[in-house]
Amino acid sequence: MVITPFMARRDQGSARMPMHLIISEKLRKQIESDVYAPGDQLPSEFDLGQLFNVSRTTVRRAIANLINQGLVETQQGKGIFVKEQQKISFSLSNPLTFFDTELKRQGRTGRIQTILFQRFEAPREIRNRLRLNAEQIHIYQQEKIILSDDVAIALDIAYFPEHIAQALGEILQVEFTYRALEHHGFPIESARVSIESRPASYETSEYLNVSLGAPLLVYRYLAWNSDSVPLVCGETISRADYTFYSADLNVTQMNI
Amino acid sequence: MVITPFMARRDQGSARMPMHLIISEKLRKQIESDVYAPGDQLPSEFDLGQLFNVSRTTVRRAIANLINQGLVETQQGKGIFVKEQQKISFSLSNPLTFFDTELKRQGRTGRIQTILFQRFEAPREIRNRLRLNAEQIHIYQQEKIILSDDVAIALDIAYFPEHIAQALGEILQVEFTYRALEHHGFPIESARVSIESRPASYETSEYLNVSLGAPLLVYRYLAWNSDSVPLVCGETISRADYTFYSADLNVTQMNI
DNA sequence: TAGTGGTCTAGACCACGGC
DNA sequence: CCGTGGTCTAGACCACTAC
Repeated sequence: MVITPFMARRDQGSARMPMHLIISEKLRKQIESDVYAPGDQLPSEFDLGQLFNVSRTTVRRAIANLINQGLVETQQGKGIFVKEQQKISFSLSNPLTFFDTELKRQGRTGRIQTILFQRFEAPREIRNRLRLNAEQIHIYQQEKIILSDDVAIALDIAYFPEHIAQALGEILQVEFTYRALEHHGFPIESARVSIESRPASYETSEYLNVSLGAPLLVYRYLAWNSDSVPLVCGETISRADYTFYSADLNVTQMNI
Repeated sequence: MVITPFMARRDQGSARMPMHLIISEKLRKQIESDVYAPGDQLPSEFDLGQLFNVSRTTVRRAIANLINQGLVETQQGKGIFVKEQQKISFSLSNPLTFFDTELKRQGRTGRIQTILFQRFEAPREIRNRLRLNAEQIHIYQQEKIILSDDVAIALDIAYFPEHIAQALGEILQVEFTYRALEHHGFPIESARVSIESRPASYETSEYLNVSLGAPLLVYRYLAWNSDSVPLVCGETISRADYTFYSADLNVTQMNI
């Protein structure tokens, strides 16, 4: 039987429903009720077109809906597959997250891969965040990819005052940021952090191997030592389909 | 001059770049360099097709890229417009977020609109989270929309043990959850929370008026009183283009 | 009525994976 | 080689907005 938009209207209140949505919703329900389990292959675009009596363009629109919802992924030449869902948790309660420790605790390997480490003139915004004085005109920027079980799950962009980057040197190339600071003479006393979500830009989507616009978690940080001297600021941009952050809050402590 | 995929290849290393990406990247750069300011209207799909010498389908694909990146929004019959960017912050340091207080502090109005309040048999997962005993078989579920300046920015789904929901009654219909508990005999002592990001499902996208797959922030919570009795659990699902969470961390305090 | 975006078709060619 | 998804075209009709 052919499903018409009119029939869909009966299903979903008075709003008219386009075919691509009818199809993606039908497939979504089948995925969520395990008709298609994680890892399973969906029928090909051609077969789905036959099944729902629509053109391939419309099928592709429906599949795009599912990709945007993070439910399936496509592999050229192979097919459409239901995604596995399992997120890695990072704790805010530590209070500073040692990414590698958390990964190991959850039975995964952790590794970083530096893709950029350069000295350059600090732009105004970074100068303010790191409270640089008039003589400190240069900073070091480091960009690194964080891999868990050899999958790129996050991209970290960090900015260090010149004297700190020079003191740590090579260590930053292989160590996670907080751990490198803690263990080499720059203990962290406090930090101001925020968490937001941003859709992947083209550049980020290439690094993390996700589709354009896929949800990413952004953990922004600014860390100080006990003399309130800023040690580092930056952001960790992680794949939202692989990561989340958790915390224990307590009313008796007024600051986290 | 016509832009060919080959020219794009020169621009972007050796990777071949499809026209829809070339177009969306070009527009993205123009948006980010304020050629098109927030609120501005982009050329129509027809004009963009002429401009880049491609079919309307390809233009639409490029626009879809920009929508997925949260950069523009479309209005049927009117045009394509650059989105305004300004996020509302919610603090984790309070340690419990009073949404209305935070909104007011940032010069916005806050209001809730209950869309569901029902008693029903607790499913296993909720039973475990709220640590219900054998006699407590029913719970109350509340779903409400949080509006800021009359825009729906979040959807909150909360589960209360029966005695608490009955004690609070009507208050929950108009008050924010934490505030209702605090001010009516159920002070919160601690909470376990997590933050993740999920793409909008069809249902959620309708409530929050976002496109299918748009990034959402999910704040999951479980709160206890001083006797470690669970008072409420649930999740606040907010539009990632409107909201973020922040916190101050301190090393001397071992728990947040 | 004219112009805009939203949906959909039928068909073409390409790139990749596996046989 | 065939089957898969990726890109792109030219054109149709509809729904909404503004004048």
